[in-house]
Amino acid sequence: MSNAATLDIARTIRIAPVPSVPRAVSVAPLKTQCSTCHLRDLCLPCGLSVPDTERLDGMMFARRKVAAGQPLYSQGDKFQSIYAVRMGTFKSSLTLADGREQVSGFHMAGELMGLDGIASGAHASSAIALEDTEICAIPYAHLNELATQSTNLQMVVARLMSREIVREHSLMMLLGSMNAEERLAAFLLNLSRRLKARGYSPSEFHLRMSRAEIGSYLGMKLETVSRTFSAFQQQGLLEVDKRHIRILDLDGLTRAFGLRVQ
Amino acid sequence: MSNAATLDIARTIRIAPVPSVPRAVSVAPLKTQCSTCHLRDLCLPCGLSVPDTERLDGMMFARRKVAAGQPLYSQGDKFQSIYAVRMGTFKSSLTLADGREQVSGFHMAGELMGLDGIASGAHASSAIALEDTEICAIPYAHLNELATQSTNLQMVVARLMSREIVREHSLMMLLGSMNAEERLAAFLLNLSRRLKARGYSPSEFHLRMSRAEIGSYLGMKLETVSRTFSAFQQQGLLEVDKRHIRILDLDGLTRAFGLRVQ
DNA sequence: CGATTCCTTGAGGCATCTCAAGGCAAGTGG
DNA sequence: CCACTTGCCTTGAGATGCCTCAAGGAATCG
Repeated sequence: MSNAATLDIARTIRIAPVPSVPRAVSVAPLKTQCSTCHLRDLCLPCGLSVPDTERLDGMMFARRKVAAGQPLYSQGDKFQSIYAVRMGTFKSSLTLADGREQVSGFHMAGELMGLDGIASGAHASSAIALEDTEICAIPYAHLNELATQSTNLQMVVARLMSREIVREHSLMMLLGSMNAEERLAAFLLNLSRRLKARGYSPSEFHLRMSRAEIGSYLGMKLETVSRTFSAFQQQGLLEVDKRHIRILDLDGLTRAFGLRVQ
Repeated sequence: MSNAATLDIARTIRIAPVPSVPRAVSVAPLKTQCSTCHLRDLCLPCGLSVPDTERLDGMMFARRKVAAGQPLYSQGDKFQSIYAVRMGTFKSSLTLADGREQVSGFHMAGELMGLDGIASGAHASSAIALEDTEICAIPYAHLNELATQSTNLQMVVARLMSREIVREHSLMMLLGSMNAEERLAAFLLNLSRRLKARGYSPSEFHLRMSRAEIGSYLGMKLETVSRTFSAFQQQGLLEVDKRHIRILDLDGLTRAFGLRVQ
């Protein structure tokens, strides 16, 4: 496939080959069926009919545990599967040749990872567990076969990829035109919403990522993240104790976020 | 479709409904076949077999002209087609409720636009012609039908979407961890590479976008873009005359870009 | 020819970064 | 159990890169 039409600047931005670390991944014998999974309304089968979901069951996705700090896949690894988070939190990140890291996302239960690998057949980013986690591996070739049988499945996958594009749009907006307070507010509100969707408290939660990781994601230094947390606390918007966050004033936070709520 | 699992923060970041401007789009009667298109190796059919490409011919994509400054589609418009640039250059951009704009990409011949609309059925960004342009409209529903008949076509579309994700990754890298000179150098090198792929000079070209648009794309103010151009010129890397650019020292520019070439 | 748009350049300000020091909690080894 | 290390976070002080504001030039257009 000629790459002439590529839209990306990935080949302009040289990406460092990340040394492959031995995987601390258990070879779990467990398999999972989508139709009985408690995440089915958040995950791949979301929007699929019952028969289509049952068709997915045929794949019996392999489950794997990934220990905190370990990579699920690394930048440059051969792309074979996409992954759904079953439990825990991941970060995905890119590394430049000179070692600069950019966290490009945080992923929680029901969310898919690895879609960036389809383009070139190699993962364009690394996925690293921020706590002890469990994932479903979804072999891409196999998924494609199934998709030939079901237009709906095809469309669901397309929609998920498109959603990833939209998600990155928002992050670009954030990185391109917001100040530190707006960025952190956007981050917290987004986290809150996703936790709520998973049945957790939207107003009180534990951050799985360090200040440095938040900073990288939001395009600011860890000290600035820390100062901004302190500022929010002084403004009475949050209670912060290390990684434990309590949102006290959601409206205020939304205002700090800087966008008129239409 | 429940949106609970959505990865994006688009719904945290409220997007301004852009007022729909009357389209200055000619209702061209022209139709185009992929198999005879001079862009076929850059565009959708890239990587497809001859029979698959001929299958695309069945769609007879409608061609349309879009005049400079006019939108091809606007944020919030109903999503029905994706678009391939046939001629000219587009920018795509997002607008926040408070009016801040973020340019999220520039698109030239053979590149696809509108993939972000698949997720929600509405375009998540606007596409605006930077000069007089011509596009192929690719009705998405129709494309999906064809894809059920051809696994290859399915995979090509998936690959194009994935590539868009990767492209945005790089932009995030850029916005998150590069300084002004690195950003502009990355931008110019990327442009150069894409022009070269289209048979144009990689070292001398005319920018279709304003300093403000470049600035928005790169997350900096137009004055900073201008100053950085001047700095590059003083360093002997470029010759700049308004929008006419000549790259004098590609290696130097690559170094300014800040990344060891592996 | 004036109006407009776009670009360049300067001067000063400020948000964020850099560098540095110290606190706290958890882990480790004696 | 304590001393020490380590990782992570907070806070301060000073530096700086980019932004803001402002003025003026060049090209385009009606």
